[in-house]
Amino acid sequence: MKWRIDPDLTLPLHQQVEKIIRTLVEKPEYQSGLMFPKEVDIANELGIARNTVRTAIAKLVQEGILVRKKGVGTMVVRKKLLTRLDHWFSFTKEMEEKGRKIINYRLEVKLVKAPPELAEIFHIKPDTRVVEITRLRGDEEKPLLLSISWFHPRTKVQIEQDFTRPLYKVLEEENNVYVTLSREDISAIAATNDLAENLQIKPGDPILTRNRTVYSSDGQIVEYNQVFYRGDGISYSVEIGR
Amino acid sequence: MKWRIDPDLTLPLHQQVEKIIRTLVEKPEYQSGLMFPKEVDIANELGIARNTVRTAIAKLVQEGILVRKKGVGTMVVRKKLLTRLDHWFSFTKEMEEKGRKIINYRLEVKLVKAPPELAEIFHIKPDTRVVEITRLRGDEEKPLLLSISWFHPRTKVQIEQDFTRPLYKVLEEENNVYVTLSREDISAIAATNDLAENLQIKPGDPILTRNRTVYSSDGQIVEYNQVFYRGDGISYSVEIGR
DNA sequence: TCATAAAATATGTTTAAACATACTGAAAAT
DNA sequence: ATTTTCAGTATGTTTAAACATATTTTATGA
Repeated sequence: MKWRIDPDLTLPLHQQVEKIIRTLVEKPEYQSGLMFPKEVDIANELGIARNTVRTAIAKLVQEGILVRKKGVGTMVVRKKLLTRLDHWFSFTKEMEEKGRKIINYRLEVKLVKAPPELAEIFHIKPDTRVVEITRLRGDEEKPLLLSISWFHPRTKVQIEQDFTRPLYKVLEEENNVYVTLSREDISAIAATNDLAENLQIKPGDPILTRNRTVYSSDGQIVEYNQVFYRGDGISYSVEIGR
Repeated sequence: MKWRIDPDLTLPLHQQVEKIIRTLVEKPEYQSGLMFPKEVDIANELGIARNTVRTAIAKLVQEGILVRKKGVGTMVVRKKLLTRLDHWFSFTKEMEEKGRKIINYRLEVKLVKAPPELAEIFHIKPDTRVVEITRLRGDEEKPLLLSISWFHPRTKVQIEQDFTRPLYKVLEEENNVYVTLSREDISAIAATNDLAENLQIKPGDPILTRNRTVYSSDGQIVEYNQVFYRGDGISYSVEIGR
């Protein structure tokens, strides 16, 4: 084979192996059911311990990308199952996949005093200033969602930053924040006057709301996000692994 | 301390440790921020290798129950954050946590011919007979949700089975089906006459619907489930890891 | 031929040990 | 008083090796 590990690199071996496997997995052979190389072989090939390969594989198994069976071997889970995984954080991507053009009807970034409920969620003192982003987005025809985000002061998000790019990329590249987990609360409500006006529907029409708390890799709260979807315009897809 | 491992038990050590930690984690001391025992101590205490303890802890970290920091230690993630983890498959559990008693207003199990849309989802011939379960559930006051499930013929679900128990347990224990992944589609709609009657609301009232396709560990479709939640009565929570 | 037993396979479990690295806090130097 | 240095602490990384167990394949015997 052709992959190698780089002993000089600071990145831990098992993470390098993880990366290698992630690209390997994409190969069509494996997508169509070919048995994945056995861990002993991979270890020998790369000249590292079997155990190290195991930790890498374990991670991928955890993510549902690989499946293993004692005495049999390792297989790649069919790609179909994996679509949309990894996409939950990007509305833009989701819409683009459906072939719809996204229009930002409004994008507002401002510094506001945290209301009590938000302060409680963020574990900060009320009236602490936080960055608030309001987005009204949709397709050519009509607005589809109203989104309001607040960022924890810890993230050091600034109002000058460019929020037209995908949010998680901005956070990673500019703020060194790595988003890993989101906890969400979804419910259906009737549109208030304010919401109805924004989303160009009638008051009382069904609206899908999603309250999302986003956590970084170290378990700390990054963002609190509230979205109101037009009930007719969109359906929200999630994918959950046990 | 007082916990022990049982060397005779067939259960692997690290799984036993995992169990021990799971109960440990519940202790109020740890809920309120006390540092978790260090892995070396746990290993010594139980008389097993540090590595074994590590694999157990790693699992819990993965689940977001523990957080570790190099040079510092291990901490339990605040309980509040954990509610509902792992519970997406059990409505009963979710409600019980809120201290509400669940009432089954209706439970219907019957064999029906698969309508075309379902046949398409299941990749089976239309009119193939499938088991359909209809549930109308709620609390003492009112029905909160109407759920309709269909099971793929492959699962060999029989109408005689006891569906009053948690569904995923029935599938595991009686049908040898291990549910691992679900793909969901959530949207808000206005209640139809039929739905309004069932859920005791007015036609046009907001309803949260969820279409869920449930997959087993080998990636095959197990169940297709449609749920209609009263918009006022409930909010639906999910948790998504990247 | 067919069922059964044995061997080969591949992952799963567990231990032990050495070294790396991030963080904390105390001691030393400025 | 403040910064710098250094030792201590707890987790992170990696290796090596032995044995366990589930599965498949091969060989064996009725």
